[in-house]
Amino acid sequence: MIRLKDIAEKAGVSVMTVSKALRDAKDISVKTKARIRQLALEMGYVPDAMAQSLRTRSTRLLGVLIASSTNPIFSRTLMALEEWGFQLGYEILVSHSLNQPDREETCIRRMLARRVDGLFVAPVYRFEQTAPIYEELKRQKTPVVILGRRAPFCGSFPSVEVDEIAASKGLTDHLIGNGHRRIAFFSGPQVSPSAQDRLEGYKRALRDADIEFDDRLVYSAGSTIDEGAKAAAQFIDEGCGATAVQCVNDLVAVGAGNVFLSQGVRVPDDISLTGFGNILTSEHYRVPLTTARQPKFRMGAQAMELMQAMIRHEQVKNRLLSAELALRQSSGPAPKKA
Amino acid sequence: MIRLKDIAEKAGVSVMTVSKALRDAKDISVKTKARIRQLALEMGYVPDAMAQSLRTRSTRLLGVLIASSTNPIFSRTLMALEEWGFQLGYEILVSHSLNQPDREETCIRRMLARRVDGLFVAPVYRFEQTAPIYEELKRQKTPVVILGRRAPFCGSFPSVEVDEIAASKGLTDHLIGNGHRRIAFFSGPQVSPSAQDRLEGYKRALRDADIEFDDRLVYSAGSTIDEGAKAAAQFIDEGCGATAVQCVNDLVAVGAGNVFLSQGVRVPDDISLTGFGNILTSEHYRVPLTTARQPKFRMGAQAMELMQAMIRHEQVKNRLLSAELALRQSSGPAPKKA
DNA sequence: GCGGTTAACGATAACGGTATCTCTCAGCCT
DNA sequence: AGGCTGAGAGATACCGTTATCGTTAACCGC
Repeated sequence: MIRLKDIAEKAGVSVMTVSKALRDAKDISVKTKARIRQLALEMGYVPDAMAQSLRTRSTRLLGVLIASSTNPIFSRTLMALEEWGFQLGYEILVSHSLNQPDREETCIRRMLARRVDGLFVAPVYRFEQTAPIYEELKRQKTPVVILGRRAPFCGSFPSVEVDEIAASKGLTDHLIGNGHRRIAFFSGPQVSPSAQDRLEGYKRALRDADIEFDDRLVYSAGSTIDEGAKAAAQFIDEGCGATAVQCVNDLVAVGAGNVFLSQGVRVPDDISLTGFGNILTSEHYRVPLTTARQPKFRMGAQAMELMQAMIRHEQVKNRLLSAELALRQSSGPAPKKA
Repeated sequence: MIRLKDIAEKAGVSVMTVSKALRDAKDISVKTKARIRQLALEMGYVPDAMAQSLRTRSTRLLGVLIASSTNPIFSRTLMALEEWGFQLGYEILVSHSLNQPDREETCIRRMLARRVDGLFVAPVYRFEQTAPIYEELKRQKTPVVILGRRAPFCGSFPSVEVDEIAASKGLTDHLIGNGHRRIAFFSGPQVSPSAQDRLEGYKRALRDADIEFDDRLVYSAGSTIDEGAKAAAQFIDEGCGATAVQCVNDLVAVGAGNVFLSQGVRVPDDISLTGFGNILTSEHYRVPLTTARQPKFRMGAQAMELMQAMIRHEQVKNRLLSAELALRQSSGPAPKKA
């Protein structure tokens, strides 16, 4: 591997001169710069980013910590972050927390050891009001941007969130507008503020429409296809008389839809079904799914903007993005009473 | 940020002693080690990975260069790589080539500047027999593992490939076994060896079944939903009499399926349809899609195995994984002749 | 009491760059 | 001629670690 020293020797100048020439410093003559650059090119010099970082105390490295890159929501956001980072000359270090708190902690610690210039975190949600690793992060000066909903333990960091209460309420409004009065909700993990927001949006829509909230219509699903399927089985079993099912996310809706269709429950003729997130699958699902679009790419862009501002030590404000609805065939008018 | 020096001062020992104590060197007494470790913990010492790398000439950083993390195939592989890397104490630097050769080059160069310990590359395919950046990589000693099909320009690197000829032939065999004789093929980019393999598998199956290959049945699609839709429109327009359509990948099949269904062409009653890759969407597509499973997770695991061997300077052999078929409802018996 | 071991720790110099200050002259003014 | 100026290059130290070798003192056997 070629070092500055090698170029310096060959050019008969000092290392410092080479360093400055390659970085286009203004106290090096145009002629010398040209000569040295030519030489560096010929010798195939590649500067050592590690050494540069060590001295300049800036790594141009950004950490991204997400639950899983197979989750379509995260993969879009990761893509956006990498894209903007690339433009700005940053590189991206990814880690997967797999939604495990201790793994998250390990990952964060490793990134701090790498001296990343900033850290994007999609937090692993916990019920606790505080989390030691986040306290530690706060003591550090490393800029942190929370991707998604903040929870108490990470409330003091800036974040980019989606107004999921509004979006979820929009979906419920849509169902109510279609004449549905008994609407079931397949809810997500208690621990996820985002899942709770979606439930909250649903409740608010009911309230606005003077429909009494009935907690027997709330089925605890989770966040996967399998969990959605289980909830649907229970739903059919109980025969609660709902004409619509609003799911906490698209995967749950897909799982539920599969069970409905296989049991001869027609969607949307017998049951209207909605998801949340608008993953690729929902558009092309057996019955294209009504859902809310997560502005994933915009989220990444906004997060990067926040990060840049933080790196420049500017004051930053949280961003709240709105999600629009994607009305598709899985939702329709409520069936006439039998 | 706490440095070794700070701990050394507080403990009244030399920096070297602290360094060795924390790394559990054998020429430091147990008592001293305990004392220093305790102190380091209290002070919240986090070693500087940059400085360590600089000195030890090992970064424990692995680069992953893929076209896009939103592509489900890549996101699974990335996940597998990160998972194994995590276990082995490596961190992952991701970049997106977006299938653009010059972007790929920039990304590779940046990773080399970071002195990654190894590089996983899903190449951007080109028709050229050589590519300067790959020549450069070869001159370097940095271990490189090719993810997926090798092309001439990257033929000298070890790789993990899927036997797509066999898998594709399997799909065609399946269609032939169902009585289809005129089978169309929606083909992918000429430049992609992998797409060409899939076409080749199709051809071989025809040959084995003594069906003459008819290039009027090969429609140039591409690799996206939109391109699949366009090909399907043309296919219907031409009325070539095929009873099955084998697509180069799942997205193309989804696009084609959408057009078929919207034009009243029933799947599989009128036309059998197959994809390739088994992305999440295909299982839950309007008509669940017959396809070939890409062993994405295994691919990541195998790639990491290769990488480890290369880092240890062992001789490595390419890995060839087989893909199994996922037979679903989009394919069925050929319709009786009208 | 002396050479020889060995356990425990330290001094020094890297690793490959860059920040910062200093030095050297040519060119110009007075 | 002497002094000043500034362009262009170099000297030095440092970023935070670790490789390598050296030092010290205790202990051992004879």
